[in-house]
Amino acid sequence: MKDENNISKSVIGRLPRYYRFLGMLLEEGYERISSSELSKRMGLTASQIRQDFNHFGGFGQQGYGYNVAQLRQNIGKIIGIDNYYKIILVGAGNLGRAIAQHLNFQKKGFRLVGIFDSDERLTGLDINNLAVRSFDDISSFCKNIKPDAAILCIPERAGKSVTEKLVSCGITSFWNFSHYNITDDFPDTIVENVHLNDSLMTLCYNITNSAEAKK
Amino acid sequence: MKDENNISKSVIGRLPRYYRFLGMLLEEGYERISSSELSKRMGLTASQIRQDFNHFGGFGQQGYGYNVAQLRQNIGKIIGIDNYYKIILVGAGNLGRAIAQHLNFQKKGFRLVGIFDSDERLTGLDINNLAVRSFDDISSFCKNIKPDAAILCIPERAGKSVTEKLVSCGITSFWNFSHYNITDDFPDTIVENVHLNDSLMTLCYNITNSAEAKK
DNA sequence: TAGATTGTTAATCGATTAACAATC
DNA sequence: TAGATTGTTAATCGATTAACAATC
Repeated sequence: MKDENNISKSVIGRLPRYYRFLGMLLEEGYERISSSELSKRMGLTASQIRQDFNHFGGFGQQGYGYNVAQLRQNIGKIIGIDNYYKIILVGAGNLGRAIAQHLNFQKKGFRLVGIFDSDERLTGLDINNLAVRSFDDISSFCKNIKPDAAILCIPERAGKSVTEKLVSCGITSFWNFSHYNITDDFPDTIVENVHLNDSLMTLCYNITNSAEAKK
Repeated sequence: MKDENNISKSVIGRLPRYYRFLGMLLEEGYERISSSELSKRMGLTASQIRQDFNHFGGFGQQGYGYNVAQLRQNIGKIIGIDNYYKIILVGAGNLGRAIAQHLNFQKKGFRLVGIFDSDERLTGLDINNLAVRSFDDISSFCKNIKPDAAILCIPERAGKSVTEKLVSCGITSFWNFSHYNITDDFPDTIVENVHLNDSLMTLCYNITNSAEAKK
């Protein structure tokens, strides 16, 4: 890799999409692709694609383009897709359960190894071949299994205490579906937020203001 | 409003968060707040906050700051939170069901008015007091109810045909959880994408590369 | 070799931050 | 009036796009 660790969020945010498109190209039988062909498919500029890839070193060949399989593998490696980080789900409500069942963790770099909820009525419930455990058992579980990350599908008010517990158990990375701002209290954690509410409200804004524009 | 319709995505993306924080401040009993106080709470610069608000016109008062209730109401109006757009869910799998049950549509500018699935075995199933309908009934439903938007919780391969049907029924706005790129085929639609897979892979990248950095 | 296409430098564009005059 | 804080202009920063020499 070229620059040590100062890849911008914009570039990082495009990596999964590159990885996905390259997978599709591979399935379609493409062996090579040029930045300009890829740019048309993805709706980016060829220039941006070349800039992006070059953050990680030259994957292409002048006059030829990029080898699809090789490029995909490289990006997969950069993402760390084969590391299968151990992740647990905390909060087995509607959303948590759906996330556990819907996502193909294997293909996204993770392995779902445990599900926890503080509601004892859920204890033992089977979700995708994992039994829901009591949150009281989190410490001993973590001592044995040493998960890398946790999915937080809990109410905002539970955010701080739950995260505190998880951090004390050695978990440092979070996929956060709550509005609780983890890094405010735990600045050394790695956090990826999913704010569904904000996303829905953004749609609302766009509907409102496209209608206004038409008037 | 100042500029007609060229508010940047960055600004729009912050509106729901402003709205949420102002709601919290209101509950805490704040009557007024300055851009600098708000900036500390939200982790932004005071400058950015003032710039953002000024895109929509002056909501503040020199020497005083912003009236919390009033500012919140203004932003709510800009978003169109009181329009209660009629939205339907298409695809009542794990994720769709969770979305329907988890989200407080009322508070985000929408009203969930129907749930559809092409799997006839789900027809009649009650989700949050709405019975799942067959997708075959979509046309007649839309003629009567005239929904504004649809939540797409369907597999990518179904994306095009389902969207085509919905667009032909007069639906122009989409909250899209699939990887299908709606605007490629329907450039005049309003689309807000939620790409959970990409988000999870971004977390994977960050874990991988923070670990690298420590080495 | 000639043609194609990358890797990389330079130019542009847009968003964020800083500064300060206007004004409550 | 004096102090505070906005609204707004100017400066900076970063990301995207354009251009082109390097090279396969």
